[in-house]
Amino acid sequence: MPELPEVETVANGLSNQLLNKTIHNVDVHLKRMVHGFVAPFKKALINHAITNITRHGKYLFLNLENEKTVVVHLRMTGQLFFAPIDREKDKHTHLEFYFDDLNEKLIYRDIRTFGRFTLIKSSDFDSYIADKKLGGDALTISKKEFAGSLRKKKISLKGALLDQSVIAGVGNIYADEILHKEKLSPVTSPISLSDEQITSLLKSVKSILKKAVLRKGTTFSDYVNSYGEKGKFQLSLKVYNRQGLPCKNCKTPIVKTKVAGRGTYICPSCQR
DNA sequence: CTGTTTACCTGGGGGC
DNA sequence: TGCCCCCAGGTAAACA
Repeated sequence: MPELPEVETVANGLSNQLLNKTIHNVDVHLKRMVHGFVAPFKKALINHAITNITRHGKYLFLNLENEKTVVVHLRMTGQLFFAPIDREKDKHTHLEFYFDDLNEKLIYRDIRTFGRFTLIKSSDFDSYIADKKLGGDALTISKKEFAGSLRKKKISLKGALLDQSVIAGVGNIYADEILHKEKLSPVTSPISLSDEQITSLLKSVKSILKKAVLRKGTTFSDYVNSYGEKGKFQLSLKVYNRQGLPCKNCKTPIVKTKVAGRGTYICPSCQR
């Protein structure tokens, strides 16, 4: 499932191939993947170049020369990757983008169709982030902002890490990995954390996400980067999806529970 | 206002 | 073989 490292990997791949390339056509096979009307969406894209590509949390921003920005969210099963121009679309291929001076097309494929493409004015970036109630990006958020919003939450620590208004970019897989590294129970109350614990927690958030970016993300079923390749961080996971297997610290079998409505993996010995 | 639950979707897996 | 049910989890909307 795409979280910050997966979206970052896609953004890097797209940047490598699309900067200053002009879109010459867009096929929208499934209209509801596009927020709002398709006609103005296509009109804003066609014959315009992509000037830069950025990311905030799990959102991807394709900025165009005409002061418009395409916001992409991959949600659960979205895939954005390059393929040969003559590749035939399958039933999960919902958008296709064609570019001048590029011998491949960009495909958006999404089995569960939760993803979304939204057109905004580039100048509305800040208000878009505010509307979505996104906190600071997990790789760059300050200790002060993180601690401030975390301590307001009267929910479980895992729930707070998953709350995009507290910190943007952490999802279910990395939340479990972060809590395991910090030896914290997912049901810890955020209010009970000491200043030192929050400092250490944020350090782990950033170090685990950065490590996952270096491994080009985590693939369980659907995630691929812009080259259609799977990630490699699943090989480095310490708890997620490892129920019954020995904890890599203490050999205690990993247990699967439910916290904040999500499947949650913990070492019952390390994470008290 | 905050926090909780449900809906959105499809495919895969278990039970029978 | 196939049907039924449940589960996966990011976000938005409905609800308490």
